[in-house]
Amino acid sequence: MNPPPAQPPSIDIQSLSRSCNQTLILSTLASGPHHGYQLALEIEGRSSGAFRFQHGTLYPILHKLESQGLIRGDWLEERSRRRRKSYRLTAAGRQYLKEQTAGWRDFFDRFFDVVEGRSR
Amino acid sequence: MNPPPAQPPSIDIQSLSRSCNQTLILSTLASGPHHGYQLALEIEGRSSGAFRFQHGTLYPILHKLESQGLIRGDWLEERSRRRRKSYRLTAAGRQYLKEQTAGWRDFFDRFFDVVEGRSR
DNA sequence: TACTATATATAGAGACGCGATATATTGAAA
DNA sequence: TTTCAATATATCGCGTCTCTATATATAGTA
Repeated sequence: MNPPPAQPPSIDIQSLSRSCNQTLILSTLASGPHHGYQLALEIEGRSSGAFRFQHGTLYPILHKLESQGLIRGDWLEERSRRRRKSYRLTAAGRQYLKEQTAGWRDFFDRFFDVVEGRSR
Repeated sequence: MNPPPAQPPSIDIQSLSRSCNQTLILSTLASGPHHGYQLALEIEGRSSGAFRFQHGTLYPILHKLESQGLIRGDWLEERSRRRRKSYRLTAAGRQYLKEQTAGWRDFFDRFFDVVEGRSR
């Protein structure tokens, strides 16, 4: 009999921070288009200040998500307003968000199994 | 009336990976002394292979935890055996583990509040 | 006029996990 | 007897990522 195959980690520990940031952003975009600055405010508000995005963190992530085709940004042209870029989820982004969310659920289950000794 | 003070994040997103690894190790040591190699095997087994420690990850973390006084390592001298270093939790480590575990619970709650839109 | 909030962008610094590599012993298989 | 795998610890360098700081620009308010 073969041993059960080892389960690959649902979320790569190496990229926990990146995945966390991406998932927070994508899930906020799931409720409708936002521009960058607005995303940071919304996430901060929704988490009662627990999750805060520095600008140097936020914009590179948005650029990367866009280059990966997970979100799409369009410049809004409004007079008497600083130009803003409105981001929205693509179909691929919506699918990716779904997978990431499931991955985080799985990660937490396994994590607390180990930490709280439920698997002993 | 003042707005409620923004809650600082329970677990720093920047150091999610580090905190995750530390907490997995400390919680395993809470059940008794282990040496490094044994820790990796135990955590891998307890998580059905989800959490795996590469050597280049494990040993630097152990050294750091020891230098911070959260764990203490003692060389075991046994003839006819490769030398092993047995680690155990210090009182400070036990306290730190408690805080980290609570922090992760809190992080988990807030994270899914945002991701699943419970705070909207 | 000056400051704050809005709004986006990037360069540089520091931290950290991982793969590769090194060293050493023991026991089992060929 | 030789070779291989498992046990056991350690470190270097690479790539990646977040943060701080800085730059730029506009609108509204004190």
